[in-house]
Amino acid sequence: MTDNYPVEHAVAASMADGSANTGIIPFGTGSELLSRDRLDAFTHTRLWKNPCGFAARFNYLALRYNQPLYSWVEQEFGLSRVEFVVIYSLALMDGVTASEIASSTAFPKNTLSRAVNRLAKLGYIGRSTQAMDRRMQYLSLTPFGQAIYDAALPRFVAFEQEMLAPLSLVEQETLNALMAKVMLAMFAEDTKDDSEGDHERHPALVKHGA
Amino acid sequence: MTDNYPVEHAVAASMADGSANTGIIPFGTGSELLSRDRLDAFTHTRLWKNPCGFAARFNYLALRYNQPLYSWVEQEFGLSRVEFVVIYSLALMDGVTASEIASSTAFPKNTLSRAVNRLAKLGYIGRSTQAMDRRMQYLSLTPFGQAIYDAALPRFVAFEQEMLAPLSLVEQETLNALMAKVMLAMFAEDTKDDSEGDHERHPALVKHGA
DNA sequence: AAAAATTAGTTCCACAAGGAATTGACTACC
DNA sequence: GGTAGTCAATTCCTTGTGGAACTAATTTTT
Repeated sequence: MTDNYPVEHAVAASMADGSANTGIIPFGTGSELLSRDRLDAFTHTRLWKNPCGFAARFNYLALRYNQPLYSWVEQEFGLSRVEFVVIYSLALMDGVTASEIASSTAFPKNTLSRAVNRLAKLGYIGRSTQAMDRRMQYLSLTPFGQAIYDAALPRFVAFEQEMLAPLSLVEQETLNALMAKVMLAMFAEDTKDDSEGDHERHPALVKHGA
Repeated sequence: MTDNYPVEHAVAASMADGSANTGIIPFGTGSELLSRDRLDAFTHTRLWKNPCGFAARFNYLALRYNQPLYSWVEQEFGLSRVEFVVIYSLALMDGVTASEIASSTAFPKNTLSRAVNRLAKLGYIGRSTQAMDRRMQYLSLTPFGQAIYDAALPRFVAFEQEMLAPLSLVEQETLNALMAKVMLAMFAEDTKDDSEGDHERHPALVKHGA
């Protein structure tokens, strides 16, 4: 299924000699490879001939999903990615605080502080502190903020569906279930690690690394 | 399977009234929700009660994979993410050029230029131009660069396997196949769009957005 | 064959990101 | 019940990012 790509194999074969150290590259002797082909060949190698191919692939998926959507948000609403993430988060769960969004999404909290300030100044969100703990401020969407979410959401949903369209509904469910299985194991790992936690970074992150 | 999470439901239920506009949040009346529970509840909502849940989930996976690994690379080798991506790319396919990496990975080309310059200065990569087209410089790993890759790769592979460990081999294959199906459709879309291309951004990107 | 357009890489510059220290509010300890 | 430790949010400041303009090499157009 992934082998309908003769160009890349030719390239790989043509580089199987010791050209790496000499700096002499066996390209260009003939111009049989256009630059577009070279690019495709490299992308193909990155995604399919990669010892961490799985990681490369879902990175690629995430990139291909986010990049167009967030650049559209930027143009359409003048909001940065973090800023829109705040709006989106509040639409999902009203009353969440800045540091909760920070911890959950791994944006640094000062970045979030700026985003929250700007959104509040623009009138898209409101803050409210409560007597019980006056440190944290519960955020909520104003009607203006809600309107932005309402205007943006359809495109996000449509794009996701467009991406998943090549899969049948059963396949989509399978994909979701498998990803869920991976993620639930991650969560289990997280809570297990808490008993011996040392680091002081994002609670939702790190854990495995260093 | 995803419903063993009573806290989140309680939260959602307690916010089903019109508190968004008033700014009054129904928390804090009792302290039954610890902040950790709130965070987990929000993360849970983000991932499972999200109209773009699939996107949210693979974004989360990508984040959870990249963040620890690249911060380890930073500490261990003093290389930024882009810089390591260059090394990794050359290990995968020697002789690739800076702009090919840029197009394929969606890093801006000036960022890549800087990364390449630094790596060359550090002696990790070599450049070579060819008479045929003296604009582009073919990059290749030096033994030092290769050594870094060799030192880093096992951790990347191990971490990927650790992540996939909760799945059986068959499940891993299924997951890969489904993701492959999605991505191949993307590629097909890309080449199809070329016949009417207008935009001038990364050729491997955009397309769907704006 | 000269002029216009395209492409690889670099440089410039304004701005945003994020680490680290700070303030204000709360909690735990002894 | 006072002091040390923690936590949410902000501010400071350095660095890196990435858009845009630029140079040099090559291709295409007419």
